Amino acid sequence: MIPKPTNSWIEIRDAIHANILNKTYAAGDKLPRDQDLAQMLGCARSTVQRAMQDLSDRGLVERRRKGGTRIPQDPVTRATLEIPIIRKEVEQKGAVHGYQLINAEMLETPRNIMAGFGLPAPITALRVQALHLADQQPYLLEDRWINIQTVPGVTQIDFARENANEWLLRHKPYDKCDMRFYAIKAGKAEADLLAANLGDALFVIDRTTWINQNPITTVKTIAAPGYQLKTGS
Amino acid sequence: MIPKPTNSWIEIRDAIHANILNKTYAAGDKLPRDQDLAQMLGCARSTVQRAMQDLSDRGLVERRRKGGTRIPQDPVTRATLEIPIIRKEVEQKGAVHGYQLINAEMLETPRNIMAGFGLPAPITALRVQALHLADQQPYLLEDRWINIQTVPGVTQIDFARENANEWLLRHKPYDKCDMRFYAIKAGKAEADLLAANLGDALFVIDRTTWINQNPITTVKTIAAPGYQLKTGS
DNA sequence: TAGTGGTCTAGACCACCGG
DNA sequence: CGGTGGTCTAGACCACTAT
Repeated sequence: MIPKPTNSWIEIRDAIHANILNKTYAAGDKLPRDQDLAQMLGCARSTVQRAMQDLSDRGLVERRRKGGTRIPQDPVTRATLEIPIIRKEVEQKGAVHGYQLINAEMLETPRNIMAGFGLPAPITALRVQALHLADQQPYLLEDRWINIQTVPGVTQIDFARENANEWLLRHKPYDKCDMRFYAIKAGKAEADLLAANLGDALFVIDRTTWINQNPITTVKTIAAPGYQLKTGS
Repeated sequence: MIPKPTNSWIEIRDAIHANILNKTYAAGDKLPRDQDLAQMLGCARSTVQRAMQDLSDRGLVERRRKGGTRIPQDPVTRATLEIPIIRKEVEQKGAVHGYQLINAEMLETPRNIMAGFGLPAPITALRVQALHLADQQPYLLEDRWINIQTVPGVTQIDFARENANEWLLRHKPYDKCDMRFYAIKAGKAEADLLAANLGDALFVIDRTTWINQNPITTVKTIAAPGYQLKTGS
């Protein structure tokens, strides 16, 4: 009688992972079929499948029907970023969140916004500029364009009182989100609003969200000097 | 809801997702038990489980034993970044990758590197500084510290010929990786090496990798002006 | 076309945790 | 304690794709 070890998919995953780390399975190698691995490890095939799903999600193995499971030649580092509501981010640092509306008006979308939205011609959209504070200090500058065709009710909202970041996330869920990260030099406007010096290097996040292929909003968030974005794992 | 003819977990997931998007299930709401959902949708419980696993991974629902499945009050945006080998990144842009070693020497770790490695006292480590090129133009500046206790063989490598980024990823797999992203002003050294102007805003990625709790390497990569990091989804 | 991973099912038991 | 999600199993069929 074979002693039955506890076979959780995590143990199976770690066993396979260990064999990758110690080069038993090296880059380019093909692993045994799931069925054979299951027999070797004394578990069901679906347990191997569950373990492989995790390894595959992390980019540690590549799986193909008929092609089998292989160790990729060039490992890709995958990092998951969790970007909370700005108020929560501030509060998590133990600070008090504040919010100031700078400007809100209807405007024709300039070319770069049209491009982000994937529009062929300009439309009239709601532009909302606002400042987020942490303990009274400038924290994040938000320059947002909202598509009033996708979010018709938005024109009734008083963004002097309601935080646009939060209102949209709560009332307008999205099913697609593009993000990009880069650095800019602080111009006069950013320097004034963020209490930074002219020419300071600022961290920027551009984000565009969509629902059913329709653009909802595109926002450029410029962080005050010293801001760092970190991975959760 | 009438039982559907084909029940893939993706359809089940999308059905539930649709109910979240159209507010049938709103923030704070509790969803039916998996078993009930399975009966309502005419599939097995494990199919609902698979769908929920995906929704949970994306942060669209929160699941707790006994507590049931709920829609989180404050949605968190999750983004997955895929960071390939630098050479591949350059080649994917259709450019030719180049590499130049700037400096490699054994040094005592300064305080900030000790902190990144979680070391109480300084150690002697290998510092490698190198420049990556795209079509002969400066692309990325790499300032790396390698723990020679974790990677003993590394002292034999000629990093004038071997690219440190690639050599480590190929020969020293890791099981933990911390990353942070921020912006800096180009000093004289960075400006010279990256063909940037003094004071330009530069995008920086700090990365530290570990194996079995032992630090392998910590690297600061400074990108040339104009660099943007984008999400895959 | 045949081999391999992906999925679905039904049932059972376990682990966590709210009441 | 009991209810709920998490997992494991065994078997079947499907979908993709390498050969």
